[in-house]
Amino acid sequence: MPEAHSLHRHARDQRAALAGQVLSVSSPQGRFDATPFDGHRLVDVQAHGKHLLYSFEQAPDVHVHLGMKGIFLRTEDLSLPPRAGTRMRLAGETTAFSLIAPSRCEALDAAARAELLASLGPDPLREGAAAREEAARRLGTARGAVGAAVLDQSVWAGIGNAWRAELLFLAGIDPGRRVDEAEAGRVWDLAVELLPLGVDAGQVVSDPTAPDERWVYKRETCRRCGSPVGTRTVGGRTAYTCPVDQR
DNA sequence: CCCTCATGATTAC
DNA sequence: TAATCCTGAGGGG
Repeated sequence: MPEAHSLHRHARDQRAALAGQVLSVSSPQGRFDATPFDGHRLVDVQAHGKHLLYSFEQAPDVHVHLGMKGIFLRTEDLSLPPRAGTRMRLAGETTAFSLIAPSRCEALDAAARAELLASLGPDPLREGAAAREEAARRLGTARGAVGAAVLDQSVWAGIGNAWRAELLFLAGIDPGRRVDEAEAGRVWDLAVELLPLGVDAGQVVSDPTAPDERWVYKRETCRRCGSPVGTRTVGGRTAYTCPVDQR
């Protein structure tokens, strides 16, 4: 489930399990050069939108992006051999994480790190309410459909297709139209409220009283009014909308 | 067993 | 807009 809440949760888990420790870093698959990091101390793991950045002592950063297919497997049994397709394995004193099928896993020097961060818009899980004005300006002035703009990581960092569907539903906004800055600010407020719940729950939470439910995402009918949920492509992804509750 | 699709993003056309 | 990456889940046969 690689939207922002998942990446922030991975960062939190891995920081708790590994930060401050000297790690054994390897690439059983062989497609990642682990030698600059093996035997180095992990200083921190941070999520920026959907990107993970690992900082090490005396080494560059590691940049991981899960794409749509990437997963982490966790084990407390350090003697367990990692599966052959593991791109990167991070092993600490008691815990190891195996990274499978990421879209990116690479060393990042300081300049590349700065370039990556500069390319990202505000992240509701990092800047939160403090970035409301900037977030509203970016989304409210974006050209084209709001449903495409909100997935653009240079506008807001971290929103994916599931959050798009649920946040725009809750805001009563059809993804195919534009929004002004006032509406954009209200969508940001919803993101700032709900994404942290998603970090804790490990899934998209769009109704705190029913964390396993969705309003429209991948549903046949609207959970609020029962209307048939419409699907169409917006911004290159399937958008799920209620024709009654979103205008 | 085979096929399709997916919570993503880049690249090429 | 389409192909690509090339895993995993789910459905049909």
